[in-house]
Amino acid sequence: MPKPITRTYSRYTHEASALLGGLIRAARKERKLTAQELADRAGISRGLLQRIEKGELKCEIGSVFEVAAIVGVKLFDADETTLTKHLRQIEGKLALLPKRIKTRKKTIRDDF
Amino acid sequence: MPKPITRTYSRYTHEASALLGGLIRAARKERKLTAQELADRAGISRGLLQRIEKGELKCEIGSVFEVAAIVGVKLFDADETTLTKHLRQIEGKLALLPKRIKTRKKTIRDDF
DNA sequence: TATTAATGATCCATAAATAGATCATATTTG
DNA sequence: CAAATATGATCTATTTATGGATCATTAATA
Repeated sequence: MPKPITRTYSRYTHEASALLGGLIRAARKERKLTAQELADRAGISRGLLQRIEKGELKCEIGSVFEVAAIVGVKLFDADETTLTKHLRQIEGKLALLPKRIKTRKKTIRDDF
Repeated sequence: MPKPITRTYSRYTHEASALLGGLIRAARKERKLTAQELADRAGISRGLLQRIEKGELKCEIGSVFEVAAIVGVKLFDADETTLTKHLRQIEGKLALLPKRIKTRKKTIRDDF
C-alpha cells in the first residue's frame, strides 16, 4: 500500500534542484536550443523539461541527469574520466566499510 | 497518452547516478545508520533507499537529494550559503539570456 | 509593425514508481 | 558457535509522474 503521501523536502534539497534546473536552462539557451529540441534529444516531453528547468522535485533523476549531460552541465564538477575515477574510489571505500550496520536493539546484560 | 517507454541513458548519466548512490551508502555507513533508519528519516521506504544507493535512475530526484542532504553528501560541493549564492547568480545570468530561442523554420526570401 | 513560433499553463489517460509485506541469506557480535 | 537482525530480492495494490494535446501569451525578427 503506497503511503498517504505528503513529502516534505529540506531547503537544501529545494535549492540544489532549483540550481540544477537553472544551470540546465542557462546552458540550453547558450547553446541556442529550443525547449522542444532539447526535450527531443533527451527523449522526454517538453512539459517534463519545463518542470526540470523549474527545479521541481518530482521528476525522475535519470531524465534530469540525462538532460544535464546533453547540455554539458557537469554533476560533481567532473567530466567523464574524472567521474569514472571517483566511482572506482568510492567502490573501493565501500569494500572496506562493514557490510551491515548492527544496532543493538535487545538490551544485553553486561552489568555483572 | 504516455509514451511506449523505453528510455536509454548515457554512460555519464549512469555513472553520475552510481557515484551519488555510492557516496550516499558510504556516508550512511560512516554514520552508522541502518538502511531502515535513514529511510525513516527521509520519509521513504527501505526499498526505495536500496534502489537509490544502487544508483538506479528511476527514482524521483527529490527523494535522492533529500537522502543525500541527510547524510551530508553535497551536490555541487557547496554548503547551504554557497548554494544560495550560486542560485542567485544563475538567476541573474538567466535574466540576461533571451527569453525565447528562435530557430527559423520557414525559409525566408532574402536572396534578392 | 506584422508575422511566426517559443513558452507557459492546464487537462486527461495511462504507464510507472513507490510503500509495504514477506522470505532467504549471511554478517555481526556476544 | 549461536543468536539476532541487517540486507537483498520479489510481489502487489495504488498513488503518482509523464506524454500529448490544446490554448493563450508574447518575444523575436524580417
